[in-house]
Amino acid sequence: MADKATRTPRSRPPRKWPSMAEVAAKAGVSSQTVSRVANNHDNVDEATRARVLAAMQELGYRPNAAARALVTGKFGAIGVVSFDVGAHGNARTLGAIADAAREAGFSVNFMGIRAQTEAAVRQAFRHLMLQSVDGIVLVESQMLDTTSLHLPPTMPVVVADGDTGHQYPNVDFDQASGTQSVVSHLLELGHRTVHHVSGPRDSFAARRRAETWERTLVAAGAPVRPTLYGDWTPESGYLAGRTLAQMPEATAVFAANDQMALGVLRAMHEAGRSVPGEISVAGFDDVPEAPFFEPPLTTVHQDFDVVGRHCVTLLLEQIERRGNGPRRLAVEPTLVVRASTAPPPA
Amino acid sequence: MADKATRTPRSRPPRKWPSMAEVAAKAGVSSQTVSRVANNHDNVDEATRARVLAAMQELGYRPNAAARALVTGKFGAIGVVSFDVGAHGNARTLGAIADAAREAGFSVNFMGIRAQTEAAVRQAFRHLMLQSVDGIVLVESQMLDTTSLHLPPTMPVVVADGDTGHQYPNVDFDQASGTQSVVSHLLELGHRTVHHVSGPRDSFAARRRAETWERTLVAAGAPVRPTLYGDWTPESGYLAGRTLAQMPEATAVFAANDQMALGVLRAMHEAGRSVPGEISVAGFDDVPEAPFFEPPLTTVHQDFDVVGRHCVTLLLEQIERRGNGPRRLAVEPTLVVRASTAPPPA
DNA sequence: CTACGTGATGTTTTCGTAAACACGATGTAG
DNA sequence: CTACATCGTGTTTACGAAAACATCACGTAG
Repeated sequence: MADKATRTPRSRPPRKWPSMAEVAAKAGVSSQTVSRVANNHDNVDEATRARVLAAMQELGYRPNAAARALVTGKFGAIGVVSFDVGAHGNARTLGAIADAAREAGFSVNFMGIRAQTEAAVRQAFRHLMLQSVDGIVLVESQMLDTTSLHLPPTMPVVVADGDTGHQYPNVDFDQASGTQSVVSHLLELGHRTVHHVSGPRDSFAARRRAETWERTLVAAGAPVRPTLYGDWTPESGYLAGRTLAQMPEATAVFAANDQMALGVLRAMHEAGRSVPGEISVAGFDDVPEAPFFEPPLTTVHQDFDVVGRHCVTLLLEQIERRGNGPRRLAVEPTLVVRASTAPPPA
Repeated sequence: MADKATRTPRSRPPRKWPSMAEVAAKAGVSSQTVSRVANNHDNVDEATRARVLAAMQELGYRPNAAARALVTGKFGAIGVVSFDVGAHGNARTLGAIADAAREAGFSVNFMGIRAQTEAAVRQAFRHLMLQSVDGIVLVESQMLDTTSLHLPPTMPVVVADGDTGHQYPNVDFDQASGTQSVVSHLLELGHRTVHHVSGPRDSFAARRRAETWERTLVAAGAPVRPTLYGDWTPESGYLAGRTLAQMPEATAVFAANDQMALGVLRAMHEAGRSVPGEISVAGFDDVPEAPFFEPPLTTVHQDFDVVGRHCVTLLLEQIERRGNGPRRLAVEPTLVVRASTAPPPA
């Protein structure tokens, strides 16, 4: 590592911002008074405050976050560990978290992880703790073993859209409810059963959707066909779709997300099986593109903004030690019926 | 604001991490030696280093980033200001920036802006400077007036995918080259001209694409039809598509991004105009879904990962004051021909 | 044998801020 | 008219780490 090499030789003088002391000198007050003005304390004379503000303005003073954090022990930052921001849902969740955090006066320290491995998650956590955050939100990260993260018990954590087999507060969509609504919708249209293209086996959300799909079929007395597995990508949906296209008895498919549903649609087009005439296809997520697929996709709408904001709310509750709120929050998704589902062919 | 109220009453003792002094005491050395071990300096005896490391391990020592930043003047963090992470390209760029930053030992302070206004950008900058970062990457943020940002001249900035009318280093796709390749492709297929569905007028990338579209047509002696404006969303593309569907002479459409192209496709399907039989449609971006559209979309592939990494490279060059690298970096996009484009009907 | 370099370590100082505490001036209640 | 709160402000100190400087033990060249 060139770690030391890049750190040692540099000199600091060129970049220097005015400190409280300099502002204080210019305004003819003590630095403590400047501090009081900076933090909006009310026990400062209006005239004095004005003088200080003027001095700040003139010198272009900016409070030094490091010094403040050092003395207060708070950083005004939350960490977000997220898997694959390329995925629409994760990106939207991150955006919502960032918005909510900013409104609460917190900044967001983002850390993406490529591989869904425990080592990657742990490394991300370590990094965040080095960077010093007041709390951490974990987005769609299946933690294989929470205890091995070696988090200090005092670090507030909220888990979004992930495993619930842990001690931390959790925010997630009600996967069961959403899944049940699509599967029931298809059954009610008259389909004898519904095939499922699942997300990867190590995804908590994918497992929940697959479980609920099966349970709903069983409850309705419908036969359960073998699950096809994808990895959330359109490609994997396409491959599953090619398999399904060769099964004449398949009349309804529930894909675990919209991207895979798109792949299924493509496979059906290529195989000449009309959707929804011969076979119905439904997705999950309701990405912005879904209404414009061919045909427009029936899917389950998820409001990622709500999830993101809830995450911040729960996290701030922990940070500010008013740990009264609910530990688990389930956001209700809603079925959106479009043109890709219809009764089976007679 | 409950600002003061939430800050005043809290006591700090409960959450406390071991400091260097405690580690030093346990290891029987001075805190300076602990510092040397923590920073991997080489002038420490192996036995001593081992003792210190053991003590660190035992106490669960974590360096305090605030204290370090205070004394070094560096924060080990870069800020990213980005517009709408819901958009695929921005999200991907952010992800790449985060990866590259982490590899370089930097963390990423993310700040999303909702409104593409100068005030929003300025506020984001102010916030970031408060949070103290070593440099800033601005992603797809059209700064109306750079000078008004009141950035200290010493703050390193890199602009990605945005306006170039400013003093900062810039990383972007070669919009002209990409656009020219699609438009030429369509003309070479025999289309008399190409219609354009542009992105919003205040987007730099959209303007560049529109300009190049027009220039390419003019250079080829093709007539220039009025531009239709969208806002990057599939909806806006759909609306433009409905207009185009009613123009029998329109045989080729170039949409400024894939989402709008999808909207155009949808409009064509609804109007019963076959793609590419009667009308060809091309996009820009090559989102992962594009190969699975109906029909698979001809588009321009952009490698956002490369852009993100370049951003970090250029930024670190500035931060480390080796300002030798290129000030403008253009990443070459590549035309991807799929099934949505074909020669015009005879 | 001494002077001096070198490597390992300790001591002191500094960074910018906010809390704790101190202080004088003014107001007010008994 | 004194005792005592209150308000505005200054002084001191602590936060944790790292740089600058100091020290000490050794080894070696002159």
